[in-house]
Amino acid sequence: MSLKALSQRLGLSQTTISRALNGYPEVSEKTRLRVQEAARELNYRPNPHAKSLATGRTGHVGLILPMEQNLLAEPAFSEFLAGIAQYLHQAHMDLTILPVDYDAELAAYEHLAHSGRVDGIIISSPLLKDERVARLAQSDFPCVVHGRTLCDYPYNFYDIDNKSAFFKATHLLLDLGHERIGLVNGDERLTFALDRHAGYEEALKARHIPYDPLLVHAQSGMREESGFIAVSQMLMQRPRPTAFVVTSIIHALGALRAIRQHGLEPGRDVSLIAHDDGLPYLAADKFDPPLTTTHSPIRTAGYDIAQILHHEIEQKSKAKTLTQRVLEVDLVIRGSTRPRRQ
Amino acid sequence: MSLKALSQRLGLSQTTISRALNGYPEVSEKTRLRVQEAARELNYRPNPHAKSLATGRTGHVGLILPMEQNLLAEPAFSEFLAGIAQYLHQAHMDLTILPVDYDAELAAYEHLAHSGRVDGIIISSPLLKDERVARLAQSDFPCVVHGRTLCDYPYNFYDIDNKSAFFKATHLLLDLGHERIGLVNGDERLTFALDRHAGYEEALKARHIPYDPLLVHAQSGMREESGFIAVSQMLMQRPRPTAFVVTSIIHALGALRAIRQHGLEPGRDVSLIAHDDGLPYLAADKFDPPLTTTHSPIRTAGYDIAQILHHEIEQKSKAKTLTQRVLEVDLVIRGSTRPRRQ
DNA sequence: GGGCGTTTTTAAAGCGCTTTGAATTTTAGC
DNA sequence: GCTAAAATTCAAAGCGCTTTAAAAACGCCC
Repeated sequence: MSLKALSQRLGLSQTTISRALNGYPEVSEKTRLRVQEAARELNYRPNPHAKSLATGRTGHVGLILPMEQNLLAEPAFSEFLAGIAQYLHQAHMDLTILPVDYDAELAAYEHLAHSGRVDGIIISSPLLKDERVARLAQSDFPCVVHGRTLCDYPYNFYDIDNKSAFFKATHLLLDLGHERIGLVNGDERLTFALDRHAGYEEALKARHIPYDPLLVHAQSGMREESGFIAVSQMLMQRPRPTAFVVTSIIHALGALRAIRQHGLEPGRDVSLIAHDDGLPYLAADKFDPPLTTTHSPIRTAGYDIAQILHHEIEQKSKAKTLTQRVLEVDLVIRGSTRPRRQ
Repeated sequence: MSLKALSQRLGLSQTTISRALNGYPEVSEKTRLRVQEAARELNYRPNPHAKSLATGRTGHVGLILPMEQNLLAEPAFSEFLAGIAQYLHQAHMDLTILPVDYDAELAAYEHLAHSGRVDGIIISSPLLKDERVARLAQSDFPCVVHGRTLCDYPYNFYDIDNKSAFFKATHLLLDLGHERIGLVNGDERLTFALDRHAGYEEALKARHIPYDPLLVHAQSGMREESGFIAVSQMLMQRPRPTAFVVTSIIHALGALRAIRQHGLEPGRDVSLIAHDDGLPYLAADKFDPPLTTTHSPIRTAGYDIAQILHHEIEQKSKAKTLTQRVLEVDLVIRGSTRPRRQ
């Protein structure tokens, strides 16, 4: 059932049908109803390619997936995806995953934008100085970055305040009397990890506690085992660290395992704070002991970013807006943090 | 840079350019080279919508994502996705996530297929009697199901032998002398869970061990806490179960926590087998104790399914093939299973 | 060098929609 | 009842590609 067929059946021009269905005002209400009725009846669905060809719009949002990074293996990433999907669903759009080679020539990224496969792009996990982001974000193609880069040109981003989060976490531990505090961080080529590191370091500095590089492990890959190894190693030091800040709930699992394996009791002997992205299958409050966390549901981030991008797309032709949002992160205090035992 | 522009610049017809670029034989090698050269030079990229409109093909594969099911929150699902993306990447195709309402009218599903947004569809986590699958799979639209349904029409599917896997697991525990074996299963409205249940039950039957419904918990949602609760409850029974088979590595986390909280030592006092989808961030062999598992990397499933679908798409016009594959699952024996203590 | 079969190239007709600019009908004003 | 303005409707062009059917160029032979 094509427009043409429908128009013939109704004895109207294609123009009128098209307008009636797309809500243009220059169609009488009577005709519009008649057309809508018939369209439903005959199960007419406009061909999306024809539509795209004519309008240049696709109704698809693209998410760049650098294959080498294996982002989909990051548990938090699919929560992020879920948030995006959730928004797009209600906006009647689709999500297109664009697997690319991380170091494909820059032209490939630019082409991605202007190929018309998608109306807008979400960039996730940018590197510190991400030339790809630079190019894409500077072009006038709708584009939102999850996280930030170290670049100074204006671009749309959405990030949580990682620095402040880890500052707060470290600060809490210091308040509880801990002085040797281990940091189990993520891949420090990524901005979020650097920010967390900075927050940690700044909190120490504020209390004039010397920064000890031996107390910092930066792992790439969010694995239980990474947490286990990092914490195990640090627990072998003397004086022993009495508290840890770890970068994910998955790391926290490993951390707990390490702590127990050392014959220590988490909470009582060793305090622990984890960043919690809100993974539904690993609830921090259900841990034993319940975990103190810096908490920021990454699903919400996905949802919000999709929304921002959607607006950006709608605005495309109009005045260029700039959306830069940094979310404050909650510190949720539970049983895994206690005063240092003397 | 459009075909037209390119053709004018080269003094050739659009037809020739198109053919040269798409590898048709009716173009002299000399011309082809000249055209390819120019195309590269001028950075010509065919407009995908125009192409789709003309050919009816998109180079996109669709993955139906029933929103209510919240599949993306399942840790194994994103591994599955990763496998799909991996294959599609090297086949130069894109993955389009199609968020739908689970109980959208059937027409919506059919439309999805014939709308032309995608060349083929992957259906994941089908229900037992999934009318959607029935319709989609019966139509001649390229389509592969991950898992099976209880329907008797022919359709393409790819599944692991869940029944045999859980049969083996249970069998091993029986061999080790365990008789009261708990089963922590997934959502039994889904086929994979039913199959696992059947395997468990059959193994018991083969040994004439009576089936006790109190030893079976079927949870929807793959959560650490589900595993914890199920195992905790069962451990309160007397006589106490001495072994568990659980449906995921996430459940295993909860199971371990429950076992320890009961003052028991996993492996020594209580044996445990988990199904392992191969989540990279939770490696079964790194558990304490290392977990005995039924192991089948779900990423591979995604990869294979994408490949099957790809072939299906290529074959579309030709003879209809039917691909039905059921993968055998390995039983990997590690430290969490030991002979029952008297 | 004309004729014939190949090889190579081309013009033009779609694919199914949107949108411009013109034509038609309706309404309102006097 | 007539006219100008407003409200509707329409025909046709265009989006950028593929593909069919026809034309042109080429190579070979006698």
